[in-house]
Amino acid sequence: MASQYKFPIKVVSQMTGLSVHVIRAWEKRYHVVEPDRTDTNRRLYSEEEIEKLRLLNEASHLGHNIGSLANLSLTELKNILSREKNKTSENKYEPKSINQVELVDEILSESIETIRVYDSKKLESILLNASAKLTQPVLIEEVVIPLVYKIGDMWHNGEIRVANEHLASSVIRSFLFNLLESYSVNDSAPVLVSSTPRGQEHELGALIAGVVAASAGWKVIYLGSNLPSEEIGSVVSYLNAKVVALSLVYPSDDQTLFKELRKLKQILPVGVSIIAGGRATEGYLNVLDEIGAFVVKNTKQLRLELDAIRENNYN
Amino acid sequence: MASQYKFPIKVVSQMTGLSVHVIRAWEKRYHVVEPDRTDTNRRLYSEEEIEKLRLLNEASHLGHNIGSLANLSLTELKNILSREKNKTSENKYEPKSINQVELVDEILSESIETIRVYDSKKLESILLNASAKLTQPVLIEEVVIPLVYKIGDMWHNGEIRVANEHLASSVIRSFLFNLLESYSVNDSAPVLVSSTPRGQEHELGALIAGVVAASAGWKVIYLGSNLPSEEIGSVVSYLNAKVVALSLVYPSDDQTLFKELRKLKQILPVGVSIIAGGRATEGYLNVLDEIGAFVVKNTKQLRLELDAIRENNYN
DNA sequence: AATACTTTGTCTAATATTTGTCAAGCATTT
DNA sequence: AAATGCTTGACAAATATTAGACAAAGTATT
Repeated sequence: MASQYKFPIKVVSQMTGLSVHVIRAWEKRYHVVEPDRTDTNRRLYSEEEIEKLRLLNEASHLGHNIGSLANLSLTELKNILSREKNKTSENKYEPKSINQVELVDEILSESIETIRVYDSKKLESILLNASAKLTQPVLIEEVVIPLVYKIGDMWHNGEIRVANEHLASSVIRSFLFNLLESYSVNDSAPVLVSSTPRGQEHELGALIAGVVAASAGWKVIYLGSNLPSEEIGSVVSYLNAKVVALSLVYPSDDQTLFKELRKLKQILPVGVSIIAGGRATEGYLNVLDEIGAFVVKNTKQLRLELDAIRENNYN
Repeated sequence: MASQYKFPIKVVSQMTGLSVHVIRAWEKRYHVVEPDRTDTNRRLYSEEEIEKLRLLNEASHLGHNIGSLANLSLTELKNILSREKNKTSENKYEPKSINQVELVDEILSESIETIRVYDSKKLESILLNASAKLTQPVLIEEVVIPLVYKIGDMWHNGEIRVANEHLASSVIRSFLFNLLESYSVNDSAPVLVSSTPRGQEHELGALIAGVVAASAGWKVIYLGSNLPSEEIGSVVSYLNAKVVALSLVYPSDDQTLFKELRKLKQILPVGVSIIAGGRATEGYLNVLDEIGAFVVKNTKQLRLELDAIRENNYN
């Protein structure tokens, strides 16, 4: 039933994340795959070959050397990879090269220009392009978060209109959601519920937290914004989640949120951690402390907190 | 009853984003489509042929060789495209039914079950699969809209929780947004601004309108929900838009919306049409009539209205 | 610890194929 | 008369092909 359509090298490059040069080099040197050819000698890859290339890329990123992986079968490759995945992700902080700093600046200023002229498609492609060129921590911490802040500031200062902000938020939200859904999870992964408590409308923070958690190997349930505590509690119990991630952005002095947070603590099963982040956390430090929530200032802290919680849960 | 009207090449060019030269070249070289001709040898394209051209454009942008795509069927094309988006092939959903009516029923009930257990990935894959198997009007009118209504009803009746509804809305919103962005249009295509007026929080209707408009060859600017009239007006002027599409869902008796709509009419340049749709339009029929808005009850009416407006604008 | 060897990603040059674009000349529509 | 559409043929830009070169990083040997 599967159509026998085969894919050209450019598409394979995009699907696997390998450059066309590398794909050809691997073929020449190790015969990792031997794609069919058209009558005019163009390469045509089957889905199986693409899958193999994707796995090889993943494996080589994990430190294996290509030469020895080259003639393994698909299933052998999968076995090796699933073994590695269960290890807790070691976060290696990659120093940003000069080159990357420039790249990030360019991405940011280009994004702003694009938002000004309401070109959502271009903004999307800028972000997609960025996610291909940058590592995930850099993408989130140096591009997405600064962009969101910048848009918020410009909106406050009247440098852009509400309409610009709305359009940009839609695109970024969709981009982050797609990113979140693109992580594949292990069935044994611990569950994290990400949301915004009642009264908090800005959902991008919760999405960012979700993406970070997913990349750290958590199974993320994203519930959007403005969710009452009973709802969060219900989902946590139903799915036996270990962590609730809350994003607080605006307002930072909502009296009902105090109640809401206390109620959440009351409802949650013991042993479930609460992690809070976002611009407005400062306004609620007392309550957050009272309910034993971890307050994180950036995604690196979030990541560390998640790793720590996971460690504890396995002992 | 699908409109049997066939389109001349220039309109097809706008709707697909392909230049007329390319359309003719593809026909000559690869016989991608063989449109009917008038008595005087002018090309006339059917909706299906336009859809094929649109998909071919998308695929070729992704790096596929147009030559090798040429003689694939519509469904094969959709499969190839959805495969590239559906990178993780893990919990890929495969429907059992072949019959279309059964298929739609199955999709709906499967979706509801999936929402109940908070499996957003599976819901996404169900929707992606549906978009590959169904034509766009059927997908929207028979799957997406009924699903949204059903979720709303179940929420009101207490059959599902707010959390279920939130999760489902996030997924559907993202799905529709991606669908919307997948349409590419010619620069000469007329512009439509889609949004929800101030006080209206539900954005799915505006997204659906956007998707329908995009498929009818409009360049769609999607601005999300809850947007003041001045903002809408500003964007319309800036981009020289021809139509504003508004979705009204809840509440249906908001006094401030009356003012808001009148203000919108005042601000908009003459010649700009307003089209309104959604559950709550009934509550505002008087004002909508007063400001000369077209009220549409379903996506088919929306499409007809858009075609009519486009026709008029060319005279 | 210095040296040489191996592995591997990146790049170039020369060639071939694919594909978008355009012009010329004529026909039809408005 | 102006705009739109048709066909044919030509051209150039983009993309793919090969072989080979090179440098950075890792490994082994002395």
